[in-house]
Amino acid sequence: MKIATYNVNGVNGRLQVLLRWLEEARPDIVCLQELKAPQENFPIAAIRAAGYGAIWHGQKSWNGVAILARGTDPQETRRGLPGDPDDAHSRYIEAAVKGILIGCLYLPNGNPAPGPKFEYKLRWFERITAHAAELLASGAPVVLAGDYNVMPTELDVHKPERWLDDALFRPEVREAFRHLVAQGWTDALRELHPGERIYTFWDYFRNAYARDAGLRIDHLLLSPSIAGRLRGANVDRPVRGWEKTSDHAPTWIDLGTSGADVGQFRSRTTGRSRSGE
DNA sequence: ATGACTCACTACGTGAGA
Repeated sequence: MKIATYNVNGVNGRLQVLLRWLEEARPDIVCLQELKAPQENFPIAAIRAAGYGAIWHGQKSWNGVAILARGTDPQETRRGLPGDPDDAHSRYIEAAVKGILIGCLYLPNGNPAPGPKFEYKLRWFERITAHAAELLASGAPVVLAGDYNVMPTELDVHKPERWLDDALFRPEVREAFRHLVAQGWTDALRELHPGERIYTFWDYFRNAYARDAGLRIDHLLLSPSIAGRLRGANVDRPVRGWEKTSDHAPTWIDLGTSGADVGQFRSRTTGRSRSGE
């Protein structure tokens, strides 16, 4: 079971890239962010033709999130993050898919910091943390996947010293991410690749992808009830090199059928897990 | 310190992204 998160940076402008990646990587579940499309302009026909059911929450020009499921329709459980009825941004959608509760999130960027946008980011972090605690308390198998707009540690950023005052790396934001994870979540990529430099985003500027001047800001957090099924996790880096591509690359995990047979499954799935690169 | 790039929009500049 392959679950991916992908900030597409415009789902219509990026449709050919998205469809090619879906066909090559064949993820079972996909969380998309930055649709940059109003509700009625989501390319549902093309996504259905590719074999995926979908739910989405659009918004004109900015934001927008979606959950795709291969061969089935996600069963929506929530649209919008609780805690602020005045928040009009489309940044959270949640669904039950294939026995897993999937939260798809697009956390605010927060720049410039300090300022109202940074305050909004910190408040949004408090709200997702409160909601995440409720999800954990339910005991359900949960994956919280998306663009968190946070580099959790210095290992997750090409030149940490240049990002110290940035809203993606300021101490308050890293602390907020630590606080969230400390509830009991597993940062899947870091769990399987401790100490390794892994990026999920490369700026369009300054030839950043060719120089590998990236950031790790797209994350998949696993609840304890599903963390034992983690078999693989990685980034489909080559997608970032395609024509007309997003500045993010698809980031994914591979889950086994249960947590009881780790060794048996790891040896069987490793090759398949890496075939998408 | 700045800008480089890319997107969408009552567009031929602007705001936002990270």
